[in-house]
Amino acid sequence: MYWHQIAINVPLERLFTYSHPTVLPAGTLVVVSFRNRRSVGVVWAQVEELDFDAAKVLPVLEVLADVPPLSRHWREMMDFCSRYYLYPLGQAVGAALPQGLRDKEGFVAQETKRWYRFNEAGKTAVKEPSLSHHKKHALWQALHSQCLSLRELKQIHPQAAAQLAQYEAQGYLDVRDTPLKMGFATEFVLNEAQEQAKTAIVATLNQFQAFLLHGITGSGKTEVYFAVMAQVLAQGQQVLMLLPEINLTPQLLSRVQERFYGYETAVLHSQTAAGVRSQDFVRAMKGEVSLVIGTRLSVFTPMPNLGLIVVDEEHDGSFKQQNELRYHARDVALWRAKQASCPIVLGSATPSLESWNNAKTARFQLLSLPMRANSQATLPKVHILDVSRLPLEHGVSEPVKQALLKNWQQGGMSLVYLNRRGFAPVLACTSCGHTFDCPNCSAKLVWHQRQNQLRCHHCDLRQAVPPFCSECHDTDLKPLGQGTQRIEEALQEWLPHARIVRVDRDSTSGKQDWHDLYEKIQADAVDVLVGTQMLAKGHDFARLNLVVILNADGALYSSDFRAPEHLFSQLLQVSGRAGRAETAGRVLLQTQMPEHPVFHALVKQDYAAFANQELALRQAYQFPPFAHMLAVRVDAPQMDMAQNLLEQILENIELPEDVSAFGPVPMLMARLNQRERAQIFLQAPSRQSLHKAGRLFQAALLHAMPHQSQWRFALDVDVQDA
DNA sequence: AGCACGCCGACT
DNA sequence: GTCGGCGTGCTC
Repeated sequence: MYWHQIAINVPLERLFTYSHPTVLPAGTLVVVSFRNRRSVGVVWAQVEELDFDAAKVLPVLEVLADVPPLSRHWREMMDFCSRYYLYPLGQAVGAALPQGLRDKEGFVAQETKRWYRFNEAGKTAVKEPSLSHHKKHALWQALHSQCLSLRELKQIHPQAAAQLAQYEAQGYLDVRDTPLKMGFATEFVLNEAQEQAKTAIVATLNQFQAFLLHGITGSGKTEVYFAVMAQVLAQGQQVLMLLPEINLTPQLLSRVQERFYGYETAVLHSQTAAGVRSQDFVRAMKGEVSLVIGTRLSVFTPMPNLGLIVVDEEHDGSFKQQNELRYHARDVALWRAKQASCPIVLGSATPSLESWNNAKTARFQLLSLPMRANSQATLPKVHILDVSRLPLEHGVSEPVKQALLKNWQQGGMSLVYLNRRGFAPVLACTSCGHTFDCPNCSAKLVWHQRQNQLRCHHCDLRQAVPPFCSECHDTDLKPLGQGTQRIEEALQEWLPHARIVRVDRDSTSGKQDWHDLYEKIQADAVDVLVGTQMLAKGHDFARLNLVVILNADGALYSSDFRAPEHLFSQLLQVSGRAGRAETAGRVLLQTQMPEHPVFHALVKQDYAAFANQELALRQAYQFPPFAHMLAVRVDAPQMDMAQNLLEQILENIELPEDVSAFGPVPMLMARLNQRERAQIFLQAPSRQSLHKAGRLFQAALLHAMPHQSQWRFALDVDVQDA
């Protein structure tokens, strides 16, 4: 009997020991009995000695023989994630494995892939099926022209498997275990900047180097990725491409499949069926898949022959997981590239300030695509509209109303963009525009409707809402940016004959809704689009020539130090929606703070100017990337309980000297699922100190809260929304 | 996380 | 006398 330490998906830091008559290699997936329940675990190590009663050791119930052991590289990655994100190893492994492997032990290995086409006998003997059986006919045709895999053939005809078996039995098929076709569609001709970027990356193949590919919207970043990917694939290596959730469009996927036809591709995202995901995971692990494309989760796909990682839109928030293992796929990808000794390309029009700083300090190599690939296309003209002295109706000023009306009359298409990101309700005087600052911090006070209080989310100052404005003594105080829900109705009233469509989570939840909307826009059946972030990305609408941005200011009152960064990114992207191809677009931004540097940089469409200035601020306040940050969160039925617990722990532990703590403060979304949440931010110049502090908190929280109590806690390393 | 063990209040 | 509340502790 041999002892094996096994990682099991339970919220405990320890591994558990099980016995097996033969030695199981580390990485083997097994089924064990834990607490009288069957659960899947991963063998982590073998041990010679036990530190507890040998009689308690249970046997491994089953070895999942269909799945090869997870490699040492993969296990090292999970060890890193567990340590770095302060999350139990077994649970980290649970979060990284596809559902089908994690809890269903009913994983069925797919038979090794084969490719089919008619041989000479088949071509002559099989008669052309009647055209009325159009699927059967299409299959027949496909077998004539190309060598396709079962998966591809099933897409043509769902019953392909049965038909193939018949043909094969008759000896009409040419079956092979490698695809016949391997290659790339016609090379795209790169412009000079693209070519330079490609050359720089290709020069570092087979060694670790991080690149930041900074390319303005429409500058053709994708073509650079593709050119490098082609080289790596041609070397017989694997490529991992990470995309934000919204960017996993069928358009991009079909582009990839067209470009790299013949290379096995696995597409992994939240909508991929669990079974398929497990199959792809295993196929990638065996090296049967050359290209893995997917959302953050796919960063955990084992790839024995990894030669390149691409992270597109690297600034995107969806790369950070916000529950369970709170990993950042971009950062894990960087670690992975280092481990695999391969280049990694991070691409964005508005890089995260972390990456921008890494480029400035030469940790990353900066590659720029400064021009739009289509040189005809001109940048949008951005106008800042000062509304601090103008009356607003449903948040809209008269000049904006006029601009929309005029554009509609001239047959243009408009986009009304409502920024909700980082939005916090701020009370403002309706007559003079005065807002309330925190006397202790540089933040605005946030209005809490339920308690009728003004609170600082930074230092937790609380005060009753004053009866009148301290500047002009007017009593009409209203929250900024409220009432935006009714904007569609208001617009319809002002433009009674215009065709107005609202796009948000409620109106456009399903895939089908998106598709319908897209068709409608293509068919010129929309005059005004009203919507939020969802509209910032995605496709170009040729007729769209006016973008109106309404409540950009809300984000600037946010206590989140990243709010300006996100705002700028959003604004730059949404203004890029205006005027593509030959027509220059116009952007009209309504603000009470026309002097704000974010808006100045936007007018110049100058990311670098914005980023450098924002980095200087971050440095002055010692915010990331100049310090590291971690959030300790506690939720409880009542806010006081959560805050008191954190307060108590903070008083009782001794933090390393260079760690500063802020809070406890209520979270921005303080109430969630009828529980109230508070958090403490820990901040330190060194990762080591921060992790030490995090572990201290973790231990204290585990000790302080009786397990079955009403408290929960979570640690969030490199927290995104402060 | 779950699930058992265990020690105190109101019930057929 | 017991049924069952959920505080405490353990899981190979």
